[in-house]
Amino acid sequence: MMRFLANTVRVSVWSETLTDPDNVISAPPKAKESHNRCRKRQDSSDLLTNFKRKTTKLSSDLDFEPDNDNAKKLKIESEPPGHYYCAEDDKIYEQKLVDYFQLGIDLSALYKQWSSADKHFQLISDRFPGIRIMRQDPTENLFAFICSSNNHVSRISGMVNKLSQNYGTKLGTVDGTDLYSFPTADKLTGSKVESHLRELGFGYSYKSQVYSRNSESTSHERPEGFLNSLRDRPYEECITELTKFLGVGRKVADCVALMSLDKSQVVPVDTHVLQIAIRDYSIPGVTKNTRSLTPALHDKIGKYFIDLYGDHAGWAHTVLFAADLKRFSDHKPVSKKTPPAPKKRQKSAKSAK
DNA sequence: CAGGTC
DNA sequence: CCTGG
Repeated sequence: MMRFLANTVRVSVWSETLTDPDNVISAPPKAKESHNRCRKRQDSSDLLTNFKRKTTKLSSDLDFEPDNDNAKKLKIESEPPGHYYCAEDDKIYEQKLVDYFQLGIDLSALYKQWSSADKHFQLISDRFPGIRIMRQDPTENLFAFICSSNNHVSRISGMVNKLSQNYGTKLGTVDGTDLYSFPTADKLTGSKVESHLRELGFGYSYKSQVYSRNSESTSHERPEGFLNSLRDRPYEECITELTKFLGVGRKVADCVALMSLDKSQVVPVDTHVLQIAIRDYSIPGVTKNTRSLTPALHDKIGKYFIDLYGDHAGWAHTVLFAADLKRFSDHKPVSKKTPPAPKKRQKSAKSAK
């Protein structure tokens, strides 16, 4: 959940927002071209400013009237060739942000609902407001989550970045950092990929293979846009299809279903969630002595939270999850302006596995 | 050994 | 079973 936030907000919003077939944006003009900025291009710092402006504006609007229908209908399409984001595109731009951050979902109403259903949620919710599931690209999310098993956040981020830098498309440069899109599956096909990934530190006999094999099967054995089409299919079918990929089990499939396939009720159960369940909830059969997370237990815990929270249970679960991360252990209510924490470097919480 | 998938 | 800390 949280683990891809920094990277995905930057990269996904960008890649969805602009197309740069001629790499125009990667060479930002130093001189301000105040004229003509909408015709052909806009330099990347302008884009970033716009992005920040929009994001700020949108996030201050979090309590606006929900408009679920509208948000559902929004489509993410790439800009037509030769077309670049400009001021006149504000509406389109905003729609994409609304879609990506799912601003059609009235989060504060959900928080109220979850709070009245669950005392423990009520206790922590004040300190963790505004946590929402982003609507991430299914392919990117799936491949990124495959990295997540047996891994901690910093390494996962590293792998995702390497994938993007080596096989993605350059989107622009911000503050001296080059940004790349996450590669589409077809970019990762070919005989050299596996050994190259090995060199990049993706692990030896297994994981590199997983990548190249999955890329092959995604781009050759499945219809175009297959993963995206799962958004319109029921949950069970999503899980069936996702677990056909190498290295994808129930947990990764659940995460992709929740964060990319609009299955907002799904509660991905990992040991972390198990610990939360043991410590803060009383579920029959889930105690301190619980050893392994059997499929049956998996179901039981997932269903417990769905019963508790309703059709956006997965969203609520993310709040619990975030509240439990060590890196937020010093988190204070946002209402009271607490001075910045004395922490030096964020030692990536290894919890998210 | 802890976390995941096979 | 496989993987990295």
